[in-house]
Amino acid sequence: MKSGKKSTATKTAKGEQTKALILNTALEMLHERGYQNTTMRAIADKAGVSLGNAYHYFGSKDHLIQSFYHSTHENHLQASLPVLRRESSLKARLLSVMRLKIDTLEPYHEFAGVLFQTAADPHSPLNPFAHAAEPVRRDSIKLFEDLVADSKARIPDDLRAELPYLLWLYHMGIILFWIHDTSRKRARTFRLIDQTVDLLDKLISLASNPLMRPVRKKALALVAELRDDLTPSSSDDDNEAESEAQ
Amino acid sequence: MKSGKKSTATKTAKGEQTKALILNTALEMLHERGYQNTTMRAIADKAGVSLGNAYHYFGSKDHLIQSFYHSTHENHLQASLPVLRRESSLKARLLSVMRLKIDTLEPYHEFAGVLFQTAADPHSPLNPFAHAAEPVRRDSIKLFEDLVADSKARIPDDLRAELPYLLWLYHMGIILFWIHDTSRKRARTFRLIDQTVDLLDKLISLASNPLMRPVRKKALALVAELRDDLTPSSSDDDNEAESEAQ
DNA sequence: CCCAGTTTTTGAACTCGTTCAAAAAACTTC
DNA sequence: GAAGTTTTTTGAACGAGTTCAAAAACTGGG
Repeated sequence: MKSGKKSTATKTAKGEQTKALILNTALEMLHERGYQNTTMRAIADKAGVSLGNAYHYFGSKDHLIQSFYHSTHENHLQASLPVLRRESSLKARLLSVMRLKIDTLEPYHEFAGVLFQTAADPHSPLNPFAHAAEPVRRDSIKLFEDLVADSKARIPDDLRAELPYLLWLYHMGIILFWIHDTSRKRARTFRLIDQTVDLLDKLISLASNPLMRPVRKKALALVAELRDDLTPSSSDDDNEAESEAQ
Repeated sequence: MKSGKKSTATKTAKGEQTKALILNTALEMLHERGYQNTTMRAIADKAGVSLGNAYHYFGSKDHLIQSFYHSTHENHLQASLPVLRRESSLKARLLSVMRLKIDTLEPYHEFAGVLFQTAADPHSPLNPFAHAAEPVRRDSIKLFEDLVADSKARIPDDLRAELPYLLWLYHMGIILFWIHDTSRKRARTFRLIDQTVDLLDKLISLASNPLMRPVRKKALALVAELRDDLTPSSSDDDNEAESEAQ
């Protein structure tokens, strides 16, 4: 279930082509048959390459899945841009962006659970806190930076600086809820979004109150420290994934 | 990786004995060799039974692992009781209980990541929100109920009612951090506990302020709803784990 | 004590992720 | 265009979780 090597870079046009073929086949199968039935063998078969060849380009099934992150984020981003251009209040922006996120992920609800399952392992390249996912995570947080940046709202600088990260965490929490949500049309998730966005908006106002400054400072210092701990900025992960294996 | 059937009930004294033997062997090996190296085959070998026999009593490796929850919770509870008897302030109680939790889990840090990995899957019997884990979760929350109940602190009833659940969630978050914590002696986790407990204490005071009543009410109503959604109270889980398989 | 029914136990098989040595194809350099 | 090197591709194997039919052990009633 774990991986040793990362996706091998292609050195040839032919290689590039094969890699893309495998990737597309995989994404297609994931969408059509879910995670369990999308075996590496099935992907290789359908793509018309050998099993070993798939592993040549993608060091593990996890690596193959990682492209899913990128793909859905890209979709979400494209869907969000018009909203960010149109809306100006933080609350309206956040509400729309969150709803669009769920819309984007909906086709993959079936296997999202498994995705987040492997994502919870600190050694997994899919872990959103780990190095391997850094580019995607960075992109993902960037969206919330944009969301906060252009919004007209009186927010203290210290809070404004951490807010994108906090909102990103919040959005991860919503996704976690969504995974467990079996209600029709994810009504509960959307309701949760409505409620929490309203609450967050109120809380941000509250936290912006000068009287709250000491508590806010303390809380933000903690958040900043946590963020640094959880998301180290360089090198040595992913290559030594096997601390206890073998 | 997933399971179909649950642990089979034993019908005989002999069966009971065999089941216990397998379980103890498994726990021992988990402690000594970590998760990866504790294969079902290795357990069966060491216990002197056949592989199929192990599967007769434990429908899957996950089921076998579930006993881990119970075991460590029991240890944590025993370690916490004296503290709850001794300390009276909410802050001191929470601080001690959280530190003891980490102490209790420490021997299993190596494989805790994998544990929480499978736990994140909504279909996994290890998922702390799922039915299968209900007894253990209930016990676990009960500890926080005791923690809150006897503490001398002026807390509004509505908040007091939800606080145990909120603290349980908080404690899950700390564990998640701890899993990712690679600092020496988990210094960062302990530091995080110190800081967050302090912060929580302040926040509880703040939230208890009459001025906060409207926001508090709204937030607590949300929490109550979430709790009900995430932790349904009966029936139909665990038996239909394979929504997409085959 | 024997027999039918249950429960326990076995062992072989299957699937799937992963690895690896070696063959095939592509590319470089002279 | 031939020799050598690198990249791509293959196919067979291994390890681990899981399943299952059937053998073995056990049980209670006649």
